Parts: sequence; C-alpha cells; structure tokens
Amino acid sequence: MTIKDIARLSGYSLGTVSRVLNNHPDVSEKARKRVMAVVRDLGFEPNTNARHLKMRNKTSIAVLVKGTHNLLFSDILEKIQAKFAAAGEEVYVAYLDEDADEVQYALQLSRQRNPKGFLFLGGDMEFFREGFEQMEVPCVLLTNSAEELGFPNLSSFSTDDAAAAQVAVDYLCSCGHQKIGVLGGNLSVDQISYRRLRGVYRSAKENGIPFDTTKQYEPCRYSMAEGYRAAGRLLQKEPHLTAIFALGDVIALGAMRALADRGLRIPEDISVVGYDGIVSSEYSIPRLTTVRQDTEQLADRGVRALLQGIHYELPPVHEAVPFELVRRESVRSLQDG
Amino acid sequence: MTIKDIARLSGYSLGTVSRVLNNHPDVSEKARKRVMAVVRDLGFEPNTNARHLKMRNKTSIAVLVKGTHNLLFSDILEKIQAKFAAAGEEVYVAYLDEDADEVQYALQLSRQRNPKGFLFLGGDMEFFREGFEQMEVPCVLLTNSAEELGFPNLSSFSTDDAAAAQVAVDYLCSCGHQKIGVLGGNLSVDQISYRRLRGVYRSAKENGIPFDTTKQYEPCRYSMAEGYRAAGRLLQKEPHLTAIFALGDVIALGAMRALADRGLRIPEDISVVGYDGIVSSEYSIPRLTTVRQDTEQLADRGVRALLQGIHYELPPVHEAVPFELVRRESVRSLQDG
DNA sequence: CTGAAAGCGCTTACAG
DNA sequence: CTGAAAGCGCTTACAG
Repeated sequence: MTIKDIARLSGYSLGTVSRVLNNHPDVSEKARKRVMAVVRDLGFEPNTNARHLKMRNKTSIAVLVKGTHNLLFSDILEKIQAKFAAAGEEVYVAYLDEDADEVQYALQLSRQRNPKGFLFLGGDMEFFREGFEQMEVPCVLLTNSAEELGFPNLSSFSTDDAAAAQVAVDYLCSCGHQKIGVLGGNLSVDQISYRRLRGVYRSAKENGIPFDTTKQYEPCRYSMAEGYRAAGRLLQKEPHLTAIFALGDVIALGAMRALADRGLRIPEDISVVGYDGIVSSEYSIPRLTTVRQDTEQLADRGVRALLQGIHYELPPVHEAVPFELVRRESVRSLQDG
Repeated sequence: MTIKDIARLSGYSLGTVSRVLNNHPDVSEKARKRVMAVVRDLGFEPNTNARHLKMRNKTSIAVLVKGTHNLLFSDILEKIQAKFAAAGEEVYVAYLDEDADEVQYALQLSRQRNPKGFLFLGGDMEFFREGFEQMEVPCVLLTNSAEELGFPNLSSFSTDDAAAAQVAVDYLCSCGHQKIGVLGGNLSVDQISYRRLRGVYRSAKENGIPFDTTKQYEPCRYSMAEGYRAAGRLLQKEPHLTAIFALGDVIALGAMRALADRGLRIPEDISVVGYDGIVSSEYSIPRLTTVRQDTEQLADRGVRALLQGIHYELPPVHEAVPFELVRRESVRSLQDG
C-alpha cells in the first residue's frame, strides 16, 4: 500500500496526500479530513526510505553509545530517551564497540539517515580531532569535555574528572591512607583515565604522599573481569597498599572480589573507592564508596543543548556538571583504627 | 557523492557500478577493479534509502531487546551480534521498555524497514498471542518458549524454566534447607516467573517440604532495588527462612544486600540462590550460587534458526537449551553446619 | 560483459 | 488550495 492508493481512494492527488501527511498548512480542511480517514482506515504508514531519499531534510536525532556494557551510560541513556520522547523527537540509538570510531560512524549515519543532531555517550577525543570537522549538524558529547577541540557545532557536558578524582583521593588521605593504588584505563593523553589520574597526582602532591605511577597504577579496561585481574597484578607489585581507587565502579567491583579472594577484608584490611555511582555500587557488600556523576543533569543539559542547537544557531557550550562523593562502607579511617 | 560520480570517474555506466557494488557475477575483472579503486579513493558509501527503496527485498535483521537493563540480555545480545556479523548480516537493534509491546513494535518496523527476520530477546506471550499473526517474516524468540502458540513462522529457544528452578530448589533441599522463600516476578500464567515457580512447587513436593505461596513468595520486578525491597517484605512475613531462591540474579543481588543490612550473614545465617548466571553473580561477595542459562547456546541456536528460516522454508522449532547449576559460595549446607 | 532506461515511493517547486 | 511533473539515488530486467 502506497501513497498512490491513498490518493486513488480519497479522490485527491498524490501531492495533496503527501501534503496532508506532512502537515502542510495549505491544504483544505476537507481534503485533510478525507485523506486522513482513508489513511486511518487502511492503517497506512509512509515508506521511510522513499521519504528520507526525497527529503534530504533532517529527521531524527541519533544517539551513539560507546560500549554496550557501560552501566553508567545505560543510566544516562534511559533518561535521555525519556526527555527526547517528551520533546516529541524521534531518536535512533546505536551501540558501538568500546573501541569503535564513533565519529566515522556518525559521519556515515549522516550520509544515510541525515539526522538533525547527534548525542554522543562517551567518545574518544582522538577520533573527534581527526574526523569531526566534516560533521555539519549540531552535536553534544556527554561525559567528556570537548572544549579544547573548539568545534563550532560541538557542545559537551562532563564531570570535571580531575577534580572528582582529586576529591576521592583527598578523602582517602583524610582517612589516613598513604599507600594508595589506582586501577584504571588507558593513559594516553586524550583518555578519561588520564584526566582522572591527574586528579590523583594533584591530591597526592597536596597531601604530601608519594605516588609512583609505574608501581601504583595498573591499567585495565572498564569491566569487572579486568578489574579483578588488574587488582591482582597491582597487589603483586605493591602488597602493602591500604587503599585502592578504581577509576570506574565496575573495576572497583571486580577489584573487591579479587581482594576478598586474597583473604583481605574490605574495609578492615584495605579500603576501596570507585567512580561513577552506578546502581550496583549501592548494593555491593560492602557498599562501595564512590564519586557519583550526576546522570540526571548530564542527560538534562545534553538534551536541552542539542535541541537548542537544532532550533537556533548557538555557540557551543562546555560545562562541567557537579559530582558528589558518596561515602559508604568500603573505606575505613586509619585514624580511629 | 553518488553512484553517478563513481560512474563518471570510472568511465563506466551507472549499471556497471551498481553491479560491482552488489557483487554481481557478470562484471569483468577490469571493470570491478577500476570501479572499486574509485569507490575506495572517494570513500563512497551507497545511500541505503535509495537502496532499500529499490530493492523491495528485505535487508537487515531486527533484534528487539525487551528491557534496557537486563544483564542477561546484554550478554546474549553481544553474542548474537558477533554471529550475525560473521554471517555478513546487517542487524538493527532496538531496545524496548520492559512493559512495551514488542510485537506491535515489530509490526511497525516491518512496514518501515522491512527486515527479513526478527529476533526477540524476551517477550510477553500475551502480546504474541494477540498480534503476532500479522507477522510475515521468520522470527525467533529467545528465553521464552512459544511452542504452545503454534505460529508457523515463530521458533523459540529457552531454558526449561520449571526444570531449572526445580534443580535449584532440589539443591537447597539436598543441603538440608526446608524453609525456603522465593523472590520473583509477576505470577500471571504467561510469565516466566510462573513457570519457574512451578519448578519450585515440584521440588517442594518431591522433597516433602511445605511451600505456601502466600507466605513464602514475594513478587518484584527484575532489579536490584526491587529485590532489595522484596527481600525485606519476605523476611518480615517469614523471619525463619534458611534460604532464599531469587528467580533472577539481579533480584538475588539486591536481596543479599537486604540480608546483610539485617545483620544476616550469607551463607552462615541464610543461603541465597539466583537464576540466570549473569557476570556480576561471579563477582559478588559472596559469589552467588545460581542456575546459569546457556547464553552461548541460546545465541547460537537462535541465530542459526533465524538464518535458516530466512533462507529456506522450514517448520518452526522449539527447543530447550541446557542449563547448569553453578555452585558457589552463597549456599551453606545445614548438614555439616 | 555493458549501457540505457524504467521505476521504487515519496516530496516539493511550479503553475494555475 | 490543488495537480502534474521532476527527481532523490539506487537496482535490475532488457537488449545487445
């Protein structure tokens, strides 16, 4: 069934039917009624392929999620979808591999579906730097700052990673910890782990404790399995740590398991702090002390900025949203030990 | 950039370029080389809209995932995607709300994108019963059995829920537990929880222990938060339980937290068994004893059946894939207590 | 093996 | 306000 059938059945021409379907203003009320009646009767749905082919005009909004298993992102995504739905926007969600080039993917999607805007959930600065220039629609990056890139159509909202990590380590120091190990991702300059580690350095310096990256940092991907293994390696190198700061909650959860397997009690024998504030961190045993990223605000600011960027021509904005240290059970104070 | 540009630049006609792009056999090696060189140089990607519009023939495969936060599904999905990719199939993934009508969604998608097959990750029998009849392409349902529905184009692969639940409770009984509480979902007849509970009944009966649903069953959704609350309610009703069987690992994880908060040690004071075998169950403290659904086989059988259904006309198949009781740390034997 | 041409289902100036 | 017509970018008989 095509628009042609509707035309025939309604007694109007193709053009008029199409105009009704697209809510064009210059259609008589009579035509609109007649056509819609037929459309409803037949349960007609226009063919999106033909539509997109013709209307080189932008339609939906694309959300690109980097990493399928990222619990922080699924939290944010859920909120984003609700917000776009409330704004009556159709959204297309794609999940990419953690290592995939999200910018190339977006570029390709642009050619194919021509979305009117992109929302990136996580991103690799390197890919943005290399390929984003070709991007022509408004975009928003979440959880990473794209400020330094200076693209005119790219806004970003993120947690101040260095500051948040610093607060976490400051807290550990305030509890008397001096030998702190850190578990996190790839340390190349553009990566999130790198920025978080900067905060660790700052805190260590200000609190006058030593921090030797080679010995006290152990890299791993953001998963429980990797956190588990990395914690093992870290402890092998540095058996006398009194605390571990994991740059992601899933890493922390895996690490806690590794500690338990070595007979270490948390927090009695060793303290653990995570990062992100995912739901599971609230239910682990012990409950995980962590730095919570504000997913609600991230989602809210991101969606609003994108919508505005689509409707008006606006300069990009780059904002840090607040974070919060959530003190729970996985840290022990050495002072009152 | 379009196929036209490629034609011009390569010196061949539109038709030949298209044939090269689609790997048609009757193209000279020379033409193929020349065209592909230009395509590569320009980084050309054909427009899918035009493509789909023309080839009224079905293209991608659609995977509909019910529930965004279901960890079991994300496990399966990952495997499914790898398998379809290996088979050179393009897949379109959509995440639906836990309560959404996946069948209506599929019907709509059929009109729009005309996929050549659907793979449902989770599904509500009620929706299938009502609307699936209109579905015309081969479909596969995973984790639920659709056998009783008898649709000619719907296969299904699932764990024998009743048998698996029975094994879990049998195990608890073999450890000497007699007062067992159960936490799970909605008990309406079509639901998965209902089938799992049947296994509980069978086990209770065969092992000669009492089981009073009103007192010993507490319903909740499949999330940690709900598992946490439900465990609280259950314990309030029945404080003397020696074991809890949660019909989902996330429920079990939430329940373990609730028990810990009441000062109950697991498994010393109370044992816990989960269901699903998600990754987190391996890293919890204590590690969760659970019934593992075989995600690898579910994915494998599902993908193969769908591909076969697409390529040949085959009668639907309904299979139970094996499950496995994974004994870990959350259960204590009362015998050697 | 290749080219010229029709047509997929729609939208949108253009003319009236 | 409406219709006739061009055209979006592709694929695929058809003819050679």
